[in-house]
Amino acid sequence: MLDKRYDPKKVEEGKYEFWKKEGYFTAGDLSKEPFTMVIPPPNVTGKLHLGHAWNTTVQDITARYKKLTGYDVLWLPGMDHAGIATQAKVEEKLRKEGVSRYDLGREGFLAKAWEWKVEYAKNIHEQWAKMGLALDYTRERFTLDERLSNAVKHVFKTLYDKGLIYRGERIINYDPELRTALSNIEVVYEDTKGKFYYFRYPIVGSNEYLIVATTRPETMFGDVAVFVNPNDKRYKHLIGKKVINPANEEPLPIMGDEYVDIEFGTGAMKCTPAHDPNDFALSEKYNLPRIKCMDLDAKMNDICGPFKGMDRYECREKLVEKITKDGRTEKIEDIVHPVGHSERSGTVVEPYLSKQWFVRMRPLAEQALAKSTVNFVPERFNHTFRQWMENVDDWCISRQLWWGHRIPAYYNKLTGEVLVSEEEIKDPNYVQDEDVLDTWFSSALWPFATLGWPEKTPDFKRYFPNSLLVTAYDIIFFWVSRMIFDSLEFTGESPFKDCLIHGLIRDSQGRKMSKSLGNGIDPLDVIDKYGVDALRYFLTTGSAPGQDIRYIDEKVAASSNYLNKIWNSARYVLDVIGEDFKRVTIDFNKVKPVEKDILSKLNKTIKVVKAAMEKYEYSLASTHLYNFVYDDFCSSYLEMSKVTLQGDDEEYKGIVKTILVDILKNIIIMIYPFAPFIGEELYQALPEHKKSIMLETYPEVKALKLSKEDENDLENVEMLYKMIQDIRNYKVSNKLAPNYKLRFIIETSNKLFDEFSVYLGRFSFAKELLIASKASSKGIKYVYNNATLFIEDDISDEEKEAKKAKDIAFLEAEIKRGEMMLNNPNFVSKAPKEKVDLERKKLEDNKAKLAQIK
RNA sequence: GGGCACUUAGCUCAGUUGGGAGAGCGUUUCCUUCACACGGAAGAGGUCACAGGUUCGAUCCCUGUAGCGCCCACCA
Repeated sequence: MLDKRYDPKKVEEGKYEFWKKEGYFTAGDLSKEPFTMVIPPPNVTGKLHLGHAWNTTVQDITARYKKLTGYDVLWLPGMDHAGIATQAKVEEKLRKEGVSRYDLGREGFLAKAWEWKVEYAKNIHEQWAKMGLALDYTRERFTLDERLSNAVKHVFKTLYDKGLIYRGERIINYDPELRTALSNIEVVYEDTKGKFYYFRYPIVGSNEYLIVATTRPETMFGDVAVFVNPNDKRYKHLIGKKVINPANEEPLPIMGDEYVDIEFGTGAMKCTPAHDPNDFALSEKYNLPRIKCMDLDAKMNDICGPFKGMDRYECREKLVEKITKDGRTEKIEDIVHPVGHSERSGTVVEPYLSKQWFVRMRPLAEQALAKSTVNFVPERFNHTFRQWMENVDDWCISRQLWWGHRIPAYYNKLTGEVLVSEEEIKDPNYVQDEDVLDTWFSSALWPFATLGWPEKTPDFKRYFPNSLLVTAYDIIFFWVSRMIFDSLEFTGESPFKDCLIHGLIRDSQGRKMSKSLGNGIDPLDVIDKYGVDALRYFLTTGSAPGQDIRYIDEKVAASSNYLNKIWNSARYVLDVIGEDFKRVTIDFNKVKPVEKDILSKLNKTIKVVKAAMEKYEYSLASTHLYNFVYDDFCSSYLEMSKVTLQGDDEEYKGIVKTILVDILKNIIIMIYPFAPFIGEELYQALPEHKKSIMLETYPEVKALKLSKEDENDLENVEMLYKMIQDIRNYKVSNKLAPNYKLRFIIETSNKLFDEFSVYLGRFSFAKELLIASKASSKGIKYVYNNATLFIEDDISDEEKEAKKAKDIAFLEAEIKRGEMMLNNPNFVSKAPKEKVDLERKKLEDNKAKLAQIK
């Protein structure tokens, strides 16, 4: 006997260990078709949040569903070393201990980082277990594994040899706090309050000034020219002359280029090639020098005179003071403008001239655009992907960090010759590049490198390309697109068939969850409160694909209540069938109408649920199942079945019991991918079961051929339910207790009512229930298709008239609607025949009903 | 500047081949009857943002408008 209340903690106990121990998560059944997913590897930086919970639940539902529908499912787990993020965390920890990474040196620091990794990997494993994820741990990978490392080197070398990786001096985004270069997408632009400084640049050989505006005065030490638009009548004559840089009194040429926007600022722009990408482009065009005025820690360098050694912001302040004192400040405006911040450290990114490694994106992007067969779900994200690919810049992949894949490039100390090699070069004349690769360089190989590529391993041959990748939309640029172009370049195939995109999880007010707001929710707290199944159900239902969701505590509670409903319906069914349950054969054509009805509804439910599951429409699938569980099963059929079970038809009881168990089993299996713990628990409680629900097969849609009589029976069952509802409604609206005994008369020639009267008797608490082929009664009248119900009580004429008027009005409106449609020749000729027939029947029925009422 | 979503019951949201709109929570009335009071029964509550168009028929398709949000983009 099950407990009265579903207790998640008790239900969850031991199940994950059981599944794991039995090897149910391990792929390799060669008799089946493979279905592969790789987990988006979480960063080994900390705890998993609700976003991870959502992402992994979607995958777990898929894995469990696919397994039950006959696939050899491989869901490969792993984690990401997350170069910048992890290094920043480890450094922060060291800082608290009063140590810097430079104190430890590269080797020492890496040892600390690995310690960190081991600790956090343990956390992550525990959380995966809590979530119940069906991961194949025998194939777990880490992005910094040696195997992955070999793939990384191979890719680097190959791209280098093809000229698709190059080393060059360009303006990159520099994070002065973490002291590393960043790629373009690691820069987040935020509208930031700043100032627009207008300075007077004295024109050489004249008493006039040229007013130049800038937001970053500290970069003036790196200025090499002032540009104006040659079409600008105000300044045209100045081109070729010189101005004095108010920061350092150096002369600067005034040059003309149409790049300059006449309308913006003063129409005169300072040019700082070493600190601005656009200015860098101008320097290429006009062969201008590139002067750096900052060091790698964003402090002013040697050329800045008295400002040397100052932080960039301190310098800005002091320099403005100086220029103002010199009488060369025209004005200072407050402005709000987009400023790039480091995604990881939050620091303002400094565009900085630096020698870095880049991936030449154009050829890879074009190939990806031409050959990708990835099917995005929802489809619109394909557009997002393509658009980014069409506009992508070269990818800066070198990072001045230690935690990561070291760049396999070696420099000859004497000649400076560059050697890129997969094998370590031990020649003392060569030194390896100090930098490591962007984390995403290795994550991009995840779908195939985890399977053993570049070796042609059995796993690679069998499980690649992957079937599905599940991720949030914010990661399309970082990861999805890069997997696609690398996969096409190196395997010749798209990395996965489908790419399911979900949204982000927000707090109850729709705000992003963040540390600074303190509005983050720990999945473990939710699990503790409501159970993991309730959390999983909440995360994957009630939302549309690709949309964000809000975390709402009450909704998780509601999910838990739903699971409790299933639990209790199971409790009832198991109780009622008894210990000695014996299955009997069910012949659909021989069961009573209410059984026919529920079996037919179950079949329809399996059909729509399955169709939705196949399309990864988990929210829709759960809705269909929910409606079946609540309305069709619990509220309707379960109650009906009590009539038989409490009666004395022993033979038919056996049929009803078998049907109840079958329905229950189907419900359990369909809810199981969403709620695997309660699914397994209830499954184990069934009278007939395998060792685990994981060995079950998903319900099949039966080919029920409904005869005309069957259809008729189903229609009559609907009427029965409606009649019960009408009677209950009558009682409530007349303030009668539900068990108040009334007298009912049903006028009908419908033979089924001999059977239905039993049900009606039970649910209406009839004082007396008469079935007659012809009745005359003064009771209140409810008209159905081939029956009329009279409820007799001390019913006033007023009441009866009111009800009659209401019914007549309703029917007349319906008839009018039907007639309008059917009198429209276009409707009759153009609408589908079934629809027209349906409307005809409705109209006839309504007319008959109206005649009955009047 | 370009792109993408969203606007449906008081609140949070579903609604997939266009054919009288649903759920959860809240709310009203009633019910501790033998699965479940973390429950049950019966209700109330919606010109599906607005304006056009296509169609026999539009919450759904098309165009435009408004509001809100996200992503991308070098305006110093």
